[in-house]
Order: sequence, then C-alpha cells, then structure tokens
Amino acid sequence: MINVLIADDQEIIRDSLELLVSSDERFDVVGLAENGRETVEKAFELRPDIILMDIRMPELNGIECVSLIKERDDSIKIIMLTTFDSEEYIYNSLKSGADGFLLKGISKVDLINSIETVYKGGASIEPDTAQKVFSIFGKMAKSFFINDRSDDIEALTETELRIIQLIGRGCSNKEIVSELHFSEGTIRNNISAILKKLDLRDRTQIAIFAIQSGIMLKSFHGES
Amino acid sequence: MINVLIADDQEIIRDSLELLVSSDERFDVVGLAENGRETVEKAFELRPDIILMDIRMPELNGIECVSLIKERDDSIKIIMLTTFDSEEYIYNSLKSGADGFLLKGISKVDLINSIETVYKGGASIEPDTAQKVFSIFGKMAKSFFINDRSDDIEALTETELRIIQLIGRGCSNKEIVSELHFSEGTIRNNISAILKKLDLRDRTQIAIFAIQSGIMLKSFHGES
DNA sequence: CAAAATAAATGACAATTGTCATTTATTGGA
DNA sequence: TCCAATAAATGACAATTGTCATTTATTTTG
Repeated sequence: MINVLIADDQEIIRDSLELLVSSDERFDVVGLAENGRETVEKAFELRPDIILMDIRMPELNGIECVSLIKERDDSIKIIMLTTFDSEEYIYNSLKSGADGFLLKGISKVDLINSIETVYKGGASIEPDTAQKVFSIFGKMAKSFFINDRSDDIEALTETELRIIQLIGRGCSNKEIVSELHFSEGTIRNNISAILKKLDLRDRTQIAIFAIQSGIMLKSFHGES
Repeated sequence: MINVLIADDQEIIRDSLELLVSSDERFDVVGLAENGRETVEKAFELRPDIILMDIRMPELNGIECVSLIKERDDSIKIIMLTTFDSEEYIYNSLKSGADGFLLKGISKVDLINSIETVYKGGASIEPDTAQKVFSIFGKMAKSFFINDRSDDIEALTETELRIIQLIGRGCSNKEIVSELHFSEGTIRNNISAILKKLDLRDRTQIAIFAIQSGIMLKSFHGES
C-alpha cells in the first residue's frame, strides 16, 4: 500500500485528486493539506510515501515546502503539480529537489502510473516537459561552463584573484579595502590590471567571469 | 516522412537499428555513420530530421558531435543512445544540447514512439533516466543556487527582468538601450527600481543575482 | 652594491552609474 | 468623462568606478 498526501489550496482539486487516487486499491490517501505550512507539518506527522503538491500555495509555496521536507527526510517522494509547464516552474521544481513534475490536466491512468513510477524510484515527466528540461539544461551549459580561459587566469596575481572573488560577492571598492587592507587607489589599479588581463570592461563583467569560471570556489589563506 | 540518420560504430547495432526504424513506414533511414567525423559530415549533407547517435564513437565522441551539429543547425533533433544510464552520460548529453536520451535495450515500440515524440518537439526520457536527471539537477542546485527569492522576483516587471538579464550578460546602459530601445534615462530609472525591489546596491550585485537566481534562463518573446 | 623589477600609494581626471523630482502620454477603470 | 495608475522620458546632480602618469618603498638578482 502506497501512502499519499495531497496538498493543494483549492478544495475541488484536492477532493478530485483524492477520489482519483484512492479509487486505485494500491493507494491510500493518508492526508490532505491546504497550505504550505500544513503540508510540511503533515509530511512529518504522517510520513507518506508520496506527496502530490501544488506549486502555488498560500503561506509557503510548493518549492519552499519541498526544500524543507527533503532537508529533513529525503525518502519522501514529491511530485509537483501545476497548471502550466513554464520553464520557470520546471526549473524551480528541479532545483528544489522534487522527484516528478506533472500537469494538472493529466489523465487518471497517467497519474496512477506516475505515482507508481516515482514510488519505485523513477521520475515522471511528460514529453513536452522533458523537452523543456533538456532546453533548460542546454541554456545552463551555455551560460555556466563556457570557454576555458585557464591561461588568462594563470596570469593573475593572488591579490588580483582575491579582488575578483570579492567583486564576485558584490563588494564595492571600499569594502574590498576593508577586507584586504590596501588603499583604495591600489584596489583600483589592481582592478584595471584585471580588466586588461581578462579583456573585460568593468567590474560587473568581472563578477560574471568570477562566477562562471569557478574562481569563486578557490580559497586562500587568511580568509573568512 | 521523417528522415533518420543512424550513427554507431558497431555494425550490428547500426544494422539492427536501421532495420528497426525503417520497418515503420513513417521513417526513412537516409544515412549511416560509423564515427563522429562522418556523423557531422552526413548531418550537414543529408539534413536528417533526427539523428540516433551513440555516445561512444571513435574520432569524435557523441557529445562533441552534438555540440558541433547543434551549433550550426539547431533544428536537427538528436537522440543519444547508450548502454548505461550513468549520471555522467546523462549530464553530458543534457549539457551538449541533445534532445533525448535512450538506453539501447529499449523496445521497438518505445524507440518508434521516442523518435516521434522528439520529432514533434518533445523529448524522451525513461523513468529511471528521468529520476537521474532530477537528481543531477538537485545536486547542481545545492552547490549553485542557494537562495530562494521567488517573491522578490515576482514583483519584477518584464522590462525589468530583461534588463536584469542584459546586466547579467555584462551589458552597459548604452548597450541595453540599443537592445531594448528605451532612453538611457528610462533604463537608469528601471535599474533603480530593480535595486530597490531586490534590495541590492549596484549593477554588479544585479549581475550576480541574475546568474544565481536562474533569471538568465528565462526567455521572452522577441529575443535572440 | 647597484640596477631592475615589483608592490603599493597618490592625485587628477573622465566616464559610468545611480538618484530624484518632474513632465508627458497612455491606459484602464469607476 | 474624469481620475488614478502606469510607462517612458528628461535633466540635474552625486557617487562610484576606471585610467593614467608619477612617486615611494621593498625585494630580487646579476
């Protein structure tokens, strides 16, 4: 018997999902929740195998719920339900650690199959949604792990690297000064040097480079 | 009629795939390739609708092929074939921009369905593979995008979002002007509004936020 | 040691960026 | 229709940022 918790703020949806799910003898609807806080509470209280959860809910939205629940109990499987399969929703669901993503318009058979699949450790995505997942990933790849510029990076001083990191955290020159204890002029000169070496134009581009190159992950001595 | 190119270094696989695919009247196998270089050449020469491609191939591996082909013609759909659904293979396929990912043990019916799905603009992943996709994404999310500020993001105008994206690409105000066709003053006012809404201080922090929040992945109408 | 390279600082300057009060035009209700 | 809200623009101003030539001190090394 697979225990299911249903979370949606609209009563109609909640009830029809309950009817639908409990009509199959393999499933047992152990609880209903109508907002985010309640969902998290019932998740820990009832320990369902699967949660069917709307992305949009009052108090705590679905994404936040998933994070909270998964943080404490990763074994509870969560399928996100939504009306639209916008890239943003999918992206956020994936990000939060959900195990599946379904559109509310799904047929009874498909829903039942999806729950089973997820319960068994698989994940469920419809073709259209899957296409978007691929597309999101493609974009991430493009914007994140771009071209290799390790040669340029090797040309950088340690001080310059630290300044790049601080810029990558959004620090102003004054903040960099109080972190590294150089004069502001020196920081500026260093930044000019960085710009020349990396062939960039301003600190914003440095920040972007910092994140995309992985420089932010490096660590130095005497650092917080 | 859907034109298919089959790329695999093993003759047995190549032939059985050809047999399998061409047994369905909707498909036409327009070519076979036995290594990466040949695949790329035939892709541009024959312009198939779909390529079934092994991940492991001599000369150029599947991942590199996908990048090269997609770079020049994004309309050619590519389904990666592999014997194992290791996270690494999946990750690399997604990253390179493939449209689908299938295990070689797939049944005839499923293969045919997958080709059709991908041809129609969907993507095809099996449940087990899908589960791994979700898991990969979860891991990436943990190390990259920590903060959830969807409420703040919801308060943003579409224009503001586009400006954020452009800042996230390192554009200056003048460059934003020539992209969005507003006056520079308007752009500045918008940026002020963004800073207030997101509680940030300057454009550099906007750029950082843009990348870490996933805003860079959104797309709008009339965009390149 | 002396010359050269390097690191840090200074100050003056220009360009870019961000803020704000105000104006104009447009739009969607009441 | 009139009002309120909104989107876009303007101009003036301040703050931050980036550039550059020059100086000082320190270190390297031939």
